[in-house]
Amino acid sequence: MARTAGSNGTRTLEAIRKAGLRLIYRQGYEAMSLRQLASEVGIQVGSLYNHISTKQDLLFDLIRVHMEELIARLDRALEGFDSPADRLDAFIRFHVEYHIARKREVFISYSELRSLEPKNYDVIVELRGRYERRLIDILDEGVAHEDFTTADTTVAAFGILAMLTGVCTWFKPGGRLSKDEVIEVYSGMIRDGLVRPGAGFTPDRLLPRPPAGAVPGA
Amino acid sequence: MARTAGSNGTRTLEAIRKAGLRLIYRQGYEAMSLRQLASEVGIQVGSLYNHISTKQDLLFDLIRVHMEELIARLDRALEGFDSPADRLDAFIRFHVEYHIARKREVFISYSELRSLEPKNYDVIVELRGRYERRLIDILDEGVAHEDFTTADTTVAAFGILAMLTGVCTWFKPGGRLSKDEVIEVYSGMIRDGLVRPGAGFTPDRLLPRPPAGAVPGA
Amino acid sequence: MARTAGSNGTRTLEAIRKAGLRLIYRQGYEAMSLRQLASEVGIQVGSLYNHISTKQDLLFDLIRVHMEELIARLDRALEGFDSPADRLDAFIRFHVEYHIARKREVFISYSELRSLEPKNYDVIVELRGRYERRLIDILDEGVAHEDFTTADTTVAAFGILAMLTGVCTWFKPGGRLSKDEVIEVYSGMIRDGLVRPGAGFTPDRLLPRPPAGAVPGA
Amino acid sequence: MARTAGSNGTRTLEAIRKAGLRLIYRQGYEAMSLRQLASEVGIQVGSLYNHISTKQDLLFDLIRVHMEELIARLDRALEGFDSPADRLDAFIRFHVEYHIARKREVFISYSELRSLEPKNYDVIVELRGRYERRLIDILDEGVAHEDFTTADTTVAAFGILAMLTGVCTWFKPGGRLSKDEVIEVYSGMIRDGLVRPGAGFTPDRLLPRPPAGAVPGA
DNA sequence: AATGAATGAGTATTCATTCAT
DNA sequence: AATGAATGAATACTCATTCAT
Repeated sequence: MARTAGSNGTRTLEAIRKAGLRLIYRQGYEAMSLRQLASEVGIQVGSLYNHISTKQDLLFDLIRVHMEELIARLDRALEGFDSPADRLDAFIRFHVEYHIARKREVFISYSELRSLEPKNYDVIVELRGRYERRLIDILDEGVAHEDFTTADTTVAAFGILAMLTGVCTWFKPGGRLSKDEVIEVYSGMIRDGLVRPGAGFTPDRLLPRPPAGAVPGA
Repeated sequence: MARTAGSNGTRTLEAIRKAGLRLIYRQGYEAMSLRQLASEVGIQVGSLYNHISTKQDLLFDLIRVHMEELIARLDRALEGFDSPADRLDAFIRFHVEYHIARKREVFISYSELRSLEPKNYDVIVELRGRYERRLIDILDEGVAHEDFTTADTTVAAFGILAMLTGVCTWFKPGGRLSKDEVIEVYSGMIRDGLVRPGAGFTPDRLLPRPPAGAVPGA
Repeated sequence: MARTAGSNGTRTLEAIRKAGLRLIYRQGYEAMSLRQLASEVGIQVGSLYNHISTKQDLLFDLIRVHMEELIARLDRALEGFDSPADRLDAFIRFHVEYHIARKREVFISYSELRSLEPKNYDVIVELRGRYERRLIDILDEGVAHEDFTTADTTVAAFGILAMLTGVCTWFKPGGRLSKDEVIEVYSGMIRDGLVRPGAGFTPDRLLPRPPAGAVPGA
Repeated sequence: MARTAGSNGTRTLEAIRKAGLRLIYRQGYEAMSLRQLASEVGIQVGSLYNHISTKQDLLFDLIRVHMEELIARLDRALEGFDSPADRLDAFIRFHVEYHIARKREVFISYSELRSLEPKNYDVIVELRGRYERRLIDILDEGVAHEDFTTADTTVAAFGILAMLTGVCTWFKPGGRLSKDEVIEVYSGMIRDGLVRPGAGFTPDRLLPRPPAGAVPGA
């Protein structure tokens, strides 16, 4: 007899994915044991294998599904915004909101990359590249329209992504700043930088250099 | 009596730390076995314990020494710079250079925080806070002098740190961009943002919002 | 659902307990390795942990079950005997027979007390006290009835227990004396002592004392 | 230069023996590590081997020296007592006093017999037999003189030894009974038994038997 | 006589995975 | 779909002993 959706089996798998996500987030993939996972789900360790094929596959699945959804939802979030500036703003808002809402998926997608077997690693890195590409394209377009200015859109994109992604390591809902305020701070920085127009740096000044010995081996 | 400096013992410990750093960086703390470590060093597993007390202690020691040196060298790197703008620039340069030069120490200091036992974790987080404080202070000073403008210096500092630290995950010496060029791109972004003066965003516009359903649970 | 009684699991546990008892008796708890235990049982070392939780727990379980059975069976053995003299005799007979029949459990219950973790140690000592109490009560009753005479029933009880328990260290079935003969010798000694009535000691003589230096530090 | 007696070396060996005795008494031979021993003595583990040849040898030495001294002192303690009754009394007093004064040596001499290698084991068992022989001889003499009455002097001797030796497991100086009171209780029991003359047992009665099932396998 | 470093075999315990029931 | 038991390899760590210094 065919199982109806929401059958025990489907529900158990969902419970495994959920508990697995939580445990990997909290302890790391290597440090999570399947015994622990099974006990969180409330089944015996052998029963896990009715739902997953290996521990590695569970990790891969969690990350892959997350990456695919990330991309799909980004595309939806960018719909209807045409100018590079608006698209950048939409990207920033989406990225931050998504990374706050799904902080665990996001975190393990970064931190457990090295726990992926080479074949799986490659798949995820390709997906990540696709996501990054969306931002780089926005920046390239902006530079082409002379809306943005940067010496290197790829490096700039990496910088923006790192900055925004960092949010999910420290943001606490109900904390000092609301989500929207955080987005506002970051949007402002990315758009206009820190320096008040007219103040601060002279455009062509030499960059200050650290004294000898500050940086090891430098 | 005391062994001469550079005795076998000292050299062995150094070899253990070096190999440990490499292995933890490559595979993660949990995934590195002491068998592996010993074999890399060229001694028996039991001999490790003449030099370290536990695996956890090796990790803690690697991170702690790194954090202390990071702070000490930052202070040296900031010496002689007085204006907030110069100090920010010096910070950016130092941070990037140090994070490129010591990418492995840096990486494990972030990624293996969760592998630290609570007591050790607290020590490192306190040190990290001290380092972050240096940057927040610079931003606060800059805002006080009306050189910088941001709604929240702490959030801005976290953003800057995340952006700069990201460098060590992708920078390859001899790659498309030199270290100095990367620093230049990041300094530019942090100072002036991406948007060309006059172009782009209207100051008071409403931020664009993603369509319903783009962000899960939002 | 539940495995049938006598399933593989139950049988394996029994085999573990039996082999564990034999090995601890022969070599001591510390000297018995789980490798050895597993190999005696005919399973892999890891499989032990499907049946016991730790090595310590196996020891504790063996001793605790023994002590509980010892007490329960003593109570059955004393049933129907009312006079202190008969009860003492019944105690002696029971103790010797049980200690011969279960010499291994008895031995490890004494010799491995110090291998028990404090919490487990306390449990066993409490049980042991309950058993000793049975004998002290008999002696107290006997003294109250003026059947027995001793300056201290607790010390006398300890003396009797030590004497009887010693049997299991040297008694060999099929040896020079039968079990019943041993019981007869000990019953006689405990009842009437060694000295022939009329012979030997004068009641009020001074006890002889060892010459100075015989006992160290005395 | 020849070492004077009481040189550092001799003193260190004494410290090792003393600490070893204490540790083996407290934890057992198997459970005592040479690292622990060295640390108690205040030297490095390697240095132990300037004084002892192996861990086993330390144990053997502690037990052997104790046994030899036990016998020598017993002989001194029996000097001057001629009648079996006086010799028995002198034996009891000596044994109890010595076992209280040297409880640690006594204890490990029993409990660590099984940790001795066969060759060493044989030596100690031979010495023990020599000590036991002293008591058996006293009893035999007493029976020959018709001062004592027992069905088996060897079994009686084992019983007496077990009873007296038990003292060192529970006697605490300063406790409820003084050493002399304990000796008095035991001497009384061994001489005259528990039963008041005239009371209690009828000489020829059948011994009571436990109900079926009280003793396992009996 | 003492040290510090090494060895190699050992410890209890945990692991992911398999499989008959 | 779940269980309980098994496997075999791995884990961090400890051990008694050796030895050049």
